[in-house]
Amino acid sequence: MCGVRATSVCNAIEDAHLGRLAAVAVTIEADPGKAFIEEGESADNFFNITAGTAKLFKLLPDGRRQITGFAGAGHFLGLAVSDTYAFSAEAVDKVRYCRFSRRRLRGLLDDFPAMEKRLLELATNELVAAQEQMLLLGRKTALERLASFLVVRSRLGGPCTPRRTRVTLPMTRSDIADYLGLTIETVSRTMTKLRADKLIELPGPHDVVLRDLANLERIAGGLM
Amino acid sequence: MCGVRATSVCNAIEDAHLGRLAAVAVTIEADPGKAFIEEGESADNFFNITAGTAKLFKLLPDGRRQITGFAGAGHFLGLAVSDTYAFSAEAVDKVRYCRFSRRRLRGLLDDFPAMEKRLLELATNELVAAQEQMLLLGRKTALERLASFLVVRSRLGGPCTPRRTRVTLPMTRSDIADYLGLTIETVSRTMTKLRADKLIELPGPHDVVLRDLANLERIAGGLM
DNA sequence: CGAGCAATTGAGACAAGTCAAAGCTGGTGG
DNA sequence: CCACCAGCTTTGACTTGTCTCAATTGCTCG
Repeated sequence: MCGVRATSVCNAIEDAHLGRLAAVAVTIEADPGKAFIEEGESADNFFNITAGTAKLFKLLPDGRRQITGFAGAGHFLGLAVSDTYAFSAEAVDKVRYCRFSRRRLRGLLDDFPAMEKRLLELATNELVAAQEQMLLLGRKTALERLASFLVVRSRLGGPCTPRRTRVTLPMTRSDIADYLGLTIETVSRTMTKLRADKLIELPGPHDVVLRDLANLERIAGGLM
Repeated sequence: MCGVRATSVCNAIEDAHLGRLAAVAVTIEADPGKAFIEEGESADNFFNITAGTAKLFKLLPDGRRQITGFAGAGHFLGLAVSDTYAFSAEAVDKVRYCRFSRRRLRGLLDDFPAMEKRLLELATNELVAAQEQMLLLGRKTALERLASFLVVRSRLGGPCTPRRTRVTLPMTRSDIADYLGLTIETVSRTMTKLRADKLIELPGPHDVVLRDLANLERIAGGLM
């Protein structure tokens, strides 16, 4: 039950009705930096990431940015109650995704309640992650935020897969900062501190080796 | 379409199948301070608030608390993917709520896909609110956070009802602080500043009169 | 090899936190 | 009926974690 396909929207119907899904889906590639959802625009499409990583974010008028999440393979974007998107999305690295017409998807949902069920499950998952992120943003220190981020990254691919001690961060320091509610400089300094404390190694800006996962998890949980 | 019943879980089935829902629901009253969901405990029940206000929160081991939301009449609690709750809930004032067995609700959902649809809509709404709160916690100043809080409170009861210029805050300063990622003292000082700037009046600690909603909204949106 | 961007490091500033002391207020019992 | 207590809120003085501004280093790719 673990792995990318288990968390995919398509999963619930792919098995039974692959054909009808394929008929309304368009596969698209987006290069790094390419924006494919703009906050406030008409929410006509659903998206399902199949490769790469996208960042989801909201902006304030003066340019302050909060990244609300990173969406990897299997992630699903575009749930919206109102008829406009509540956030923007941009490719971090090379991203491949399926695009569905929202109108047509509605028809599919009526025919296949199982897919509705799956969507609810996904939304619930997102909600739990969002609450965890609120705890991080509202109450954790810079050190705890970065440790949390690295620990979560080490568990990508589901709670069942073994944790990776080598983590790849496709995003920039600026993205990490905007995700953790910090500045670039604080992210950089905190990375350096974690390295000085022998908790991680930094072979390059986009690679982190977690040398002491147990202590990183302690810090992430708020036990300095 | 606006009002409490429109955002209630029950709504989708009440009209058609009120009987079966009532059969599995238990109505309960909780006094202020009473905890009725504990993070980490077995998620056996769903809850639907029908009166009063509850606070939902997560704790760190050292006692730091993040309130992830306030749930008023019509709100729905207990969505969980895993079999344990991801947050705790406690009554702010006198709360009345319906409790459903999760196991039995599952049966209802299978029979009434419309209810599943309604739940997805609710979860999506929550998700949008959660993203907005992440922006607040990660990127807004104390003044912007409090202004945002007051503006949202003035719109309780849905986007369709006229905004109230008199807002009642059933929760304490400590609750507001833990919701906005601030301290009690900062909340208090910021309230005082808003009053000094003639944006609000404070007849009592639990009542606020919004004297200049337009400017409060400007501040809330990040335009200091 | 150098231009351009990302990341790191440093020094000083400031928003919000901490610690401490009054004020207020609502409920209770003498 | 009112004084007192306990808890909440406000205000004040000081500290600090993180931000801002600025300079330097390192990497990637024409």
